[in-house]
Amino acid sequence: MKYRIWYSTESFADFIIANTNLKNKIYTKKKMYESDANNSKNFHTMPDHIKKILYLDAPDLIIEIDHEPIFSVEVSTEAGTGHNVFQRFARLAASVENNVPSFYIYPEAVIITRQNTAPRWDKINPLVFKALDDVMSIYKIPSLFYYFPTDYPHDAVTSPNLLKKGVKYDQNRNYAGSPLATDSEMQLMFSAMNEIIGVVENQGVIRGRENLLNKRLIIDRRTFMNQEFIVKGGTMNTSPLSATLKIPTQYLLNYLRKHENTHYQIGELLKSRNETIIYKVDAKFRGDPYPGALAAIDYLLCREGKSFEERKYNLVMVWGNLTIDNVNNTLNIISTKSTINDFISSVQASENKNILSKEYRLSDNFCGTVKKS
DNA sequence: CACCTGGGCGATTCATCTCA
DNA sequence: TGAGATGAATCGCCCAGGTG
Repeated sequence: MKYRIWYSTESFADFIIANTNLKNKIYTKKKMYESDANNSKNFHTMPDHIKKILYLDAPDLIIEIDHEPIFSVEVSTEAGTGHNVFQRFARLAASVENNVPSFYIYPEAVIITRQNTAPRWDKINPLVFKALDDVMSIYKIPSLFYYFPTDYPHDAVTSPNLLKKGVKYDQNRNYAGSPLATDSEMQLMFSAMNEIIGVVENQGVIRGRENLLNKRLIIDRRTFMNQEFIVKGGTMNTSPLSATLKIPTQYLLNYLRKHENTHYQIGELLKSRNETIIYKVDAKFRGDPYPGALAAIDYLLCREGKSFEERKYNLVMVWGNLTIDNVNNTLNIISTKSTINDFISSVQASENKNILSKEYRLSDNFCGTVKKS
């Protein structure tokens, strides 16, 4: 069996290989081209089954066996307060939505030093554990969380790794930026990765993946994650759910009505659900961290099936200051920071990245295609 | 005043342009 | 045609300020 390891950062790929059974396998490493937007020249060379995982966002690592992905890995050392821990959530979800198990490595807490205050730990928002569990419930595919090693709960001010914000990195220079391999969390993660490798080798990738949630090692991890949600005081009222509202869909339809005419009718799917979840942000229009939080809200509140059509509630994102008008049964949205035009201009700008819109012709010597000048 | 929320930016990378 | 300059998109991460 041949393994292929797609990476964004080669040192992290080497780190995972060296610490798992991958080191004993026949494998090749390849650089991952992450999107049409960031690398339009090379993205089309990515195999289709990898593109499917990249459709929302690119993970740090994808491992495949005979051209079939077996797991993906995402790693971050950011302070996971508020909605930050959900920034990478779309990547984990995109992987699982394609039946590919995903791993998330994230610190339990990171030391942040603010103006006029002593350094202190910014702790993870435990709601991420509930969101991952909901993803697992829907897809029956593991999406496992492991703590990036830190000094936590050591006192922040005297933390041995205070200069690194309390985060513990591997000492080996070849694995620069990777987590400390000897840490117990990382050891557990390597075991889970080895378990997946063993199962798919014995049962085949397709059947193997479906049986992974029944494996003791993975059941135990899922239990741990559920416990962390409770132990750390997780509720269904914290960020980003605190920025959501549930409204009668009729309010939304009344608001949108002014845009309906003979040429445009609001779709039946939107109308078919009685209630709508609104995620409201009053920020400048941009990516991070909102798309990840939006994906998490989908799983935490709306989804009841594998496709986005299978939602109990509509999921709508509002850019701007939203108020509910209970007199006229509609919405009021006022924004000074961003408007729908920001979205439209972003879409227009990406037209430049569309390789189909560019003119190509065969080069004179027929060695390939070149852009017409 | 501890905790939580959520709006923000700089560094990096890569494609494309410009000029010799 | 190639090298350096330029501009833009993305990634990775930041922590001020509000709240109870």
